[in-house]
Amino acid sequence: MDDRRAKLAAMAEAGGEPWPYSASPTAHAADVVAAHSGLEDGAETEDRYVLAGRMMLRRGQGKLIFAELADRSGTLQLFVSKSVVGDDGFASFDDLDLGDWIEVAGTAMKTRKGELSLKVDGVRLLAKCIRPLPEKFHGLVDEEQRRGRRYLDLVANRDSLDVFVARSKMVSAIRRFLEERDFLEVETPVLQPIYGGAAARPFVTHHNELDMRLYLRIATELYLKRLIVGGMERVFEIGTNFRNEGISFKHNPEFTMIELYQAYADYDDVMDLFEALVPYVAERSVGTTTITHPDHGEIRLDGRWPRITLRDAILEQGKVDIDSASDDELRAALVAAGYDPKGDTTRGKLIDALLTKFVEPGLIQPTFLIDYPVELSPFARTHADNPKVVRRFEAFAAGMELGNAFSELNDPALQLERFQQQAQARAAGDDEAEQLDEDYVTALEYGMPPTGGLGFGVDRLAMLLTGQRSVRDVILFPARRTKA
RNA sequence: GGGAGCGUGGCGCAGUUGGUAGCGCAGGGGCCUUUUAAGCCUUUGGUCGUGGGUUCGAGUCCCACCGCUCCCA
Repeated sequence: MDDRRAKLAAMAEAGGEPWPYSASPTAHAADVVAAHSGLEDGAETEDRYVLAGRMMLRRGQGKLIFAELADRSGTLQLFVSKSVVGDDGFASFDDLDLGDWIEVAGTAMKTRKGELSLKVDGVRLLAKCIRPLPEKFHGLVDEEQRRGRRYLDLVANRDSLDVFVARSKMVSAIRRFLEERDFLEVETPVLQPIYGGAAARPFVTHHNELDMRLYLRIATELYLKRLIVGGMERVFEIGTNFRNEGISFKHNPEFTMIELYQAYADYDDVMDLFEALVPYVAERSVGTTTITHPDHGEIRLDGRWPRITLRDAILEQGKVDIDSASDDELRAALVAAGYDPKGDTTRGKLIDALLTKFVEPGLIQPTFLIDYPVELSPFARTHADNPKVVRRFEAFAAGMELGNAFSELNDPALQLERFQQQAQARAAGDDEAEQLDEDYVTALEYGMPPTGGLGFGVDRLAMLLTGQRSVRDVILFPARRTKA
C-alpha cells in the first residue's frame, strides 16, 4: 500500500493527474471480442478502440507486457510492446499495479497463440487501486468478506458479478412481462400503521411529528387490493418487505417481493400467468429455461407445471389425510418423522409443518400445490366444493417455495370474520396472526371485483435461475452482524 | 435454542506428540518481444480473532467471549 501511495505522489509531483475527471471509452471488451473473434492467429487490424476497466492480470515478458483488462462485459488481453509505446510509455505501463483503473487505446489483433488482444498505443491511469486485490486465482473465498465487502467480491469473483447482472435482467424482464399484459406498476407505503398480508413479525418504528407507531411492511397485499377496489384493474409492485425473523439460507430480514393483482381473474388464471412468466424471465436473464442446479440437477421451467392438491401431496408423502385426521393424528405424523411440533398450536400451523417437512423438499421440478386450508389463508376465497379449503396455490421448485397466490376474498362480512379468527389465534399465542385492518374491510364494502393475486420472491427466483444455494448470494448487501 | 467446524501477513492455505511461525499469489529488486494463474533469481510483510488460564515454554491444551459457516429444532 505504501508503495502504491508513493507512486501516486510521484505522479502528482511529475505534473501528472492521478485522479482524472473523466474517461471516454468507445467500446466494451465483449464488443471487441464479438467483432474480431474470427481473426487468424497472428493477424492484425486497423480497427481502433478505447476501452476502460480494471487491470486484473499482468505477464511481463521483457520488452512486451501482456495484461488483462476487465470491464462489465468481460475481459480482453492487452498487448503492450515497447516498440509501439516507446520507452516512457512502456515504463509508465510497467508502473501500473493490479487493480488500477485504466483507459487504453489500441487496435484489435490476435497473438500468435490465438488470443484476441488490443495492441495498445496509449494508456492513461483513471484511478489508483491503493490496496492489493484478493488472490488472482482463488479469488475472494471468505464468506464474511464476500458479503460484507461485496465490492471486493464483485471485483475478484466474476461468477458473483454474473449473478447480480442476471438478477438485474430478471427484474427488468418481469416488468416487461407485466407491462406487456397491461399491468400498472405502483408504489404503496413501506411505513404502515397496521401491518398485514403475511404471517410474520414486523420491525417497529416511530414517527416523531405524528407521535405514532409505524411498522415496516411485511407485505404489500392489502394496499394493492385497495387499488383494485379503486378500479386500477391490474397492478403490481416490486418492493422490499421486512420480516423480523431468523436469517437462513433462504431468509433475509429484508427481501424483494413482487405482488400483482388482476381483476376478473381467478387463481387458475394466475397459475397460467406465473407458469408463463418464469420461463419468459429465465430466457431473458440467464438465457435458458433449463436450469442446472448444484444440488438438484436439471430443472425445466417451461411447459405445463403439475397441479397437485395440498391434501394429496401430504397424503402421499406424509401418509396422513388432512381432510379427515384429527389434530393429534397430524401431530403424531410429525413426531413419527422426528419433528417436534410443540410450537405449532393451531391446525393451520400443523398442516404448514407437514407441508414443510414432507412435501416441500421433494418438489424439485416446478409444481403448483393447490387448495390450502382456510386457517392458513385469511385473505383467500373459500372453495365452493369444500369449505375447509380456499382457492389458493403455492408454486415450488428446487425444494423451495417460490410464490403464493389465490382468488381474493372480496366478501367484507366474511373478511371481517376471518380477521376475528385471526384475533383469536393471536390471543391463543400466535404472534404471527393478522391484525384487524378495519379500513381494508371498509374498502371491500365499497366492492372489490373478483380478483386473482400473486406474490413471489425476487430473491428466491434469482436463487433458482442462477443456481445459488443461499439467498445471501443473490442479495448484494445481505443482513449481517456488524461490530458494535 | 441445540450440535459440528472454522478464525494464522493484503488474498488463498500449511503448521506433526506443546519448543519460538512456513508455502503460493500479490508487493519490492533483477532477467526475458507471444504470455494465458507465464517462467526464473532475489527480497519486504504476521504480537496466529479477543481476554484469561495451564506450562520452563502455547498458533497448538483448557475456559470465556466475539465473528463466520454448515446441520438440527
